[in-house]
Amino acid sequence: MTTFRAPKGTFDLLPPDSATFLAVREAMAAPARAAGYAYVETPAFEDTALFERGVGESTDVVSKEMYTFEDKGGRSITLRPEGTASVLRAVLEHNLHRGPLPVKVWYSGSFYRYERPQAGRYRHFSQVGAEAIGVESAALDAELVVLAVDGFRALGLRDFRLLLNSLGCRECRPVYRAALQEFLRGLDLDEDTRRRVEINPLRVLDDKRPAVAAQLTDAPLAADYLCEACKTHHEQVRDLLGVAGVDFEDEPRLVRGLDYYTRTTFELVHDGLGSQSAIGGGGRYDGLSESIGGPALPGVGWALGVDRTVLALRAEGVEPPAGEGVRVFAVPLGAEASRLLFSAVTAWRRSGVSADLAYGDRGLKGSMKAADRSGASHAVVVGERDLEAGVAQVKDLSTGEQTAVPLDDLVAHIQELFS
RNA sequence: GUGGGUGUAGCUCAGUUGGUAGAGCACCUGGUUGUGGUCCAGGUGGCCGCGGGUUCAAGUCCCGUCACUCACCCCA
Repeated sequence: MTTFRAPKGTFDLLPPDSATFLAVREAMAAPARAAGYAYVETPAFEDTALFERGVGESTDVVSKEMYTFEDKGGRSITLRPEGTASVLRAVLEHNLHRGPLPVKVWYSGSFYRYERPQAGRYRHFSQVGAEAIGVESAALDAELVVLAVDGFRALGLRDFRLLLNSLGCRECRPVYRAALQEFLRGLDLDEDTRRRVEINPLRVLDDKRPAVAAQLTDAPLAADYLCEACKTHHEQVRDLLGVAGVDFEDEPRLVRGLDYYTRTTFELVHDGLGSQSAIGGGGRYDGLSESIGGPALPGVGWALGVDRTVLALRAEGVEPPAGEGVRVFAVPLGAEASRLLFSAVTAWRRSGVSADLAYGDRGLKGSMKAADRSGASHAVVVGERDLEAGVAQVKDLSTGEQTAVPLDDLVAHIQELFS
């Protein structure tokens, strides 16, 4: 115990759970990698204005959840609350969009939002994301959704649902927005919500408070206002998901909290997580490039929550991948044996056989206990008597069988055992 | 930012009507002078979240505060 603790809303990732975390992150990225998405990494902080303009000033993320500070050069800096704006900024900055399109990239890292902590919601959290930029094809929307679903399936996750909606484009969205606003102004709402009706009416649709939700049953829906182009695009996405064998639920009230979404929006929700049920989400953002000062450039992408996925796996009782452990455990008795086994352990490690050894003067009994707990299948014991006889004792820890192996053959003997 | 719940050993938790702390697990040591898992014995480890108040006496009662946690809001 020290006087310091991890800051509010953060957590330490410790063994053995940390092994699950690594495996989950890997499994979520694997389908995208296999689909031609290349790795990108962007800074953990950006110019504050990038998020204000990209994510949108009316969003909760920007208006109250950002870690913003001034650096020593007087610049306003913000710890990234999401990944898409950064990735698109990097693509534009380095002109990747002038190369072959679409630009398909994936990323993985930490994100930061100042929120009240809750089950599955942290101030520091981890996401894996993927983006396809530069082509306005429904096949990309569908491809990304399939990749996300496949990642979760590969982990053994079952109790999740895919919610799908289309929010329209710059042509049809304003018409819908006006109609929705008109409707919402006639409702009995609290002051905060009335303000939201004026600046971000779509968000109100998402309100889960019973008093509000009850009044929304007859609200106009985006689907009824889509222009022909959006309607066609949405139908194509739905069709391709069917082709790929991915089930989805049409959710006409699905609205996401980031302003840049157009057309396709989706969310992957898990029912065993409590209130913070989204394990992934994303959509198309055809206007984002222009809003951060770039050319007209379509894009679509998603982000999956690593921490929440770990929780979801636990909720389903899916056996998490076990920690690696080590295959051989060396037990030296005395200084000379320590020298000898240090050398042997190094050789095994260099040849790809994972190995650990007993440190300090623990005594044989304690060292064997450590060998047992290491998960190794074999222990190698060398003491005074063995040195005199020129052998090492190689013990199979599952059977208890022990054989003497000449010291000259020890390194090779173990290497062959695990080749 | 708003509300509810909970703070006692590394972990999970007991602690009677107030009398200044316990169990199980884990860890270390020994039983076995050179052999793990099972068993047995012993041991390390607590400002009872923190501060104040009531009292001869507070883990226990009162007030405050902080932390954790769940929910609202929002999202991964």
